[in-house]
Amino acid sequence: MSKEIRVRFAPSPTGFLHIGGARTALYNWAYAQRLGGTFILRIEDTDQERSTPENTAQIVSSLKWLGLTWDEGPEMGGAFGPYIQSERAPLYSEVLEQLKQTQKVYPCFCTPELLNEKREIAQAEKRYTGYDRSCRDLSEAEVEQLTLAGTPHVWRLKLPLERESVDFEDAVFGPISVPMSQLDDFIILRTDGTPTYNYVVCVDDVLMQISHVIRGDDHLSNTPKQIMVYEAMGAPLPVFAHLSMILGSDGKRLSKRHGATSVDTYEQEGFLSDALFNYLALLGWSLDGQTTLMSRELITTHFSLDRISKNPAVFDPEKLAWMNQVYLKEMGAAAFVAAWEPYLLSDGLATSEEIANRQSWFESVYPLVVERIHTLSEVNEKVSYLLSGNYVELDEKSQEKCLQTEEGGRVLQACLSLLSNQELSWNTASIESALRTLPEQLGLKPKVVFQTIRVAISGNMVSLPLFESMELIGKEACLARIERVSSR
RNA sequence: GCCCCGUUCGUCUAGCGGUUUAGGACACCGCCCUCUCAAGGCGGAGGUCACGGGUUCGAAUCCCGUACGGGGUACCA
Repeated sequence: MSKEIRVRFAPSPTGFLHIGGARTALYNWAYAQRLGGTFILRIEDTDQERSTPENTAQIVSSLKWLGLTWDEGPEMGGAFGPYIQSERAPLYSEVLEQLKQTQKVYPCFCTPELLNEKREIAQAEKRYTGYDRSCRDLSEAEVEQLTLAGTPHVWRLKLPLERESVDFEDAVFGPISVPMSQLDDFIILRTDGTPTYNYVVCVDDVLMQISHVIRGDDHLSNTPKQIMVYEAMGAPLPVFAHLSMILGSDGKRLSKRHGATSVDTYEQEGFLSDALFNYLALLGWSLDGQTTLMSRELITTHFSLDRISKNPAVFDPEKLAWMNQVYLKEMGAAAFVAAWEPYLLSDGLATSEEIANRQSWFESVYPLVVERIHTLSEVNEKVSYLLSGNYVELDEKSQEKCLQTEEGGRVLQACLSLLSNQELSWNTASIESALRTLPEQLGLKPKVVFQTIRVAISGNMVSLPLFESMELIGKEACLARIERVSSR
């Protein structure tokens, strides 16, 4: 009988969804998909200072954009709610009561000042700096007296002293062993009555019956402590799988100075969900060491914890950009125009109505531009000259080099008379065959001829393919553009 | 300080003792194509598998140590 697979992603809503968090969520999601398990979203908002509902909404929206949908979570609910930590306080107290009854915890009346003092001494003497358990053996009478006197106190977990070490098998890192001498009776309830992280995360995972804890490796070192909580609760251990960090190009933790770190920024910059998904899946996991382009389908049918890498991975924006272009080239014209539309609107290059009315025109831009861009946000600057009517802004350097020359003038004149021909049907093939006669006619190299026309049409020495551009711009506008520059 | 973890081309990785002259992808270089830029095709360079010891007939692969990096060691999460 295989146990039910239940995994969770538990972000703190202290900011947008980070690339690292997205990958953690993705691995959890993929694992659940693969095994037909349940994926749970839990919001860890116990840090009331920095947590905001706006951030939660933002994280939710980024997860959805990436296609990482959950089966249980805030709003939608589920059988193990609530799914927002700040609403779970009664559960933490309930579990604590049980731990008190089973004598797994004890109150500690040491002041923070005293604790600090002891720690400093231990440090100076190079001894273990953990709590010395001085309150562990207080008699019932002493406890009662201190409590009645209203002495502030915390609650600590009573670790089994007879034990030698805490051992567990991490699904990614393999066997991990930490000597018991390195663990202390850590605090699970603060003086102010709030529970600590290492305690609540366990309570949540136990009560939500999480079978696999897949999370960042910054939690690896705390896992032994958490195992102590599981054991105190008499709960079975989940499988732990820790994921190493994602780093910036300098080998330091990925941060703002490495560029965009939040999923929502990538969305805005015009990365495709499928591309980011593919890239993130590959950042620390591999199918076979050969395959780099993988559909969600492929990933979810093959994802496994044992192929996750232990090494921290450097995030490479260039590879992501390459991958995004691959996906752009695969998406097709109609999907492209739909994805491009928001950018057209925000730059005021077109209205929704124009796009709808000239759908096929916009779609025919797709094959021209797609192999020259890596993100959707780069499209407009490449195509704006196609949408500027009779006028085109001229790049100074291009103008100087291609238009303000003796050859340039001749090319433009010849071109103008050729294109003015009423017989010429205005399409790429006809325009091309007509203009192809020019180099020989003028005794100039093709490159010189076409670069001149290109600058007249597009305003720049670099543009989308010339003849296709001319067809899309239209005869009238093209003639107007050439006339304008040749009459200078 | 102490504890835990990691270390294969610049980067992501394959590799689980012999099939490896260490494979693939991005980036890089060259050639072809070509109206520019791209895209594409073909080819190339790039790794003494962090270092030092072992174990073994044989090690990137197993063991020990060192160095470097990361994490933990909080009444942070």
